Amino acid sequence: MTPVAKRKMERRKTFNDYIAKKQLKSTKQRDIIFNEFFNSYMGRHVTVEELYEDIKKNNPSIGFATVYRTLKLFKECGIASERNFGDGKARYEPIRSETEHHHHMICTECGQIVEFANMQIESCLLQVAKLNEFNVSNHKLEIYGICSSCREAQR
Amino acid sequence: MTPVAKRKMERRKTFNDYIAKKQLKSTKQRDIIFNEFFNSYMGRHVTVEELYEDIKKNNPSIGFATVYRTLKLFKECGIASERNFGDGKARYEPIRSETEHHHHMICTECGQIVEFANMQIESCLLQVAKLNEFNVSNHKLEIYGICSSCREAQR
DNA sequence: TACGATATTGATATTTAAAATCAATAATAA
DNA sequence: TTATTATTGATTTTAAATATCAATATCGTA
Repeated sequence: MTPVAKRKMERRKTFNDYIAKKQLKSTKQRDIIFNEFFNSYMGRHVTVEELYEDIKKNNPSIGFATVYRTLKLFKECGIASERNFGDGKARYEPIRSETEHHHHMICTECGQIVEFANMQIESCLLQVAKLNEFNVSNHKLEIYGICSSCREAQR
Repeated sequence: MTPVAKRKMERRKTFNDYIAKKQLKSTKQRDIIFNEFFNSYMGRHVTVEELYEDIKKNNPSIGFATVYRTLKLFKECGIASERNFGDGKARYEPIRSETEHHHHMICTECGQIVEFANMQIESCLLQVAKLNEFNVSNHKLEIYGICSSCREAQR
């Protein structure tokens, strides 16, 4: 089994386990949203509105509130993360691996988002937390600036 | 002159220069808000609402919109920064020094905010940006977790 | 399989922070 | 002092997040 396929199964299991633990129910809608989100939005950062519009194409009867609530569920059980890049809209992103924590570099001109990971930053960060006796549950790093193509365009 | 007093003057100058450059006007209200914000909220993270309520005590005639707009002005001219810790409310914080970039560690239990600065993280970060040909204008790092006293309390 | 308890759904309403509007007023330059 | 232009404060508008609720779907159990 490829690592991607394995991860896919794990994600599904995490979700199913969470549903069982919290005594929730599995529904057609949750499956549809799960599949669309994790098949089409790997490595992307989608707003509730965008995902809703996308899903509506093939499933016109699905409501906005359901998409909204399901994305929150994904976040709660740890298979998606919520991001906020300062435009007032929450964005959701599938978590690809449990270990690799990545961050974002956002071009304030064109909105392009570049992801990056950096082991050194991660370890500095944990060290800082340890010093302050914090138990880290999450962290986010965002760099805002102008990308090279926007710099070109400005000239 | 103490470094703090010096910084105070610089901040005022930056603000005055910005007003001149943009052909804005200096007003009583802006002065009141400036003084309250930079005298009472050093090292803190205040919401518009909080600052408004505070200022109203001595200046009942000042409007919310003015406080809101003035904090945006401070941000625009680079003497304050806007933060968002995920509770849906923007917070403003006086910038203490132009060089020292600090970050935040937020306890998700009690809301306590610990500030920290780390040179190593800063330099890693610039390196990453350089690699991707990004011109950095700003960056933020937030660590979410549980502080030691909340951990104690849980037991 | 049918039943009953309980969670979910989708439409809609409510809440909230951010931003826009605008007439009255204040600041500035000539 | 006057004319011009920006600001103020009250209010409204916008838009995202969240809450509400009747109808419906899920699921364990008989």
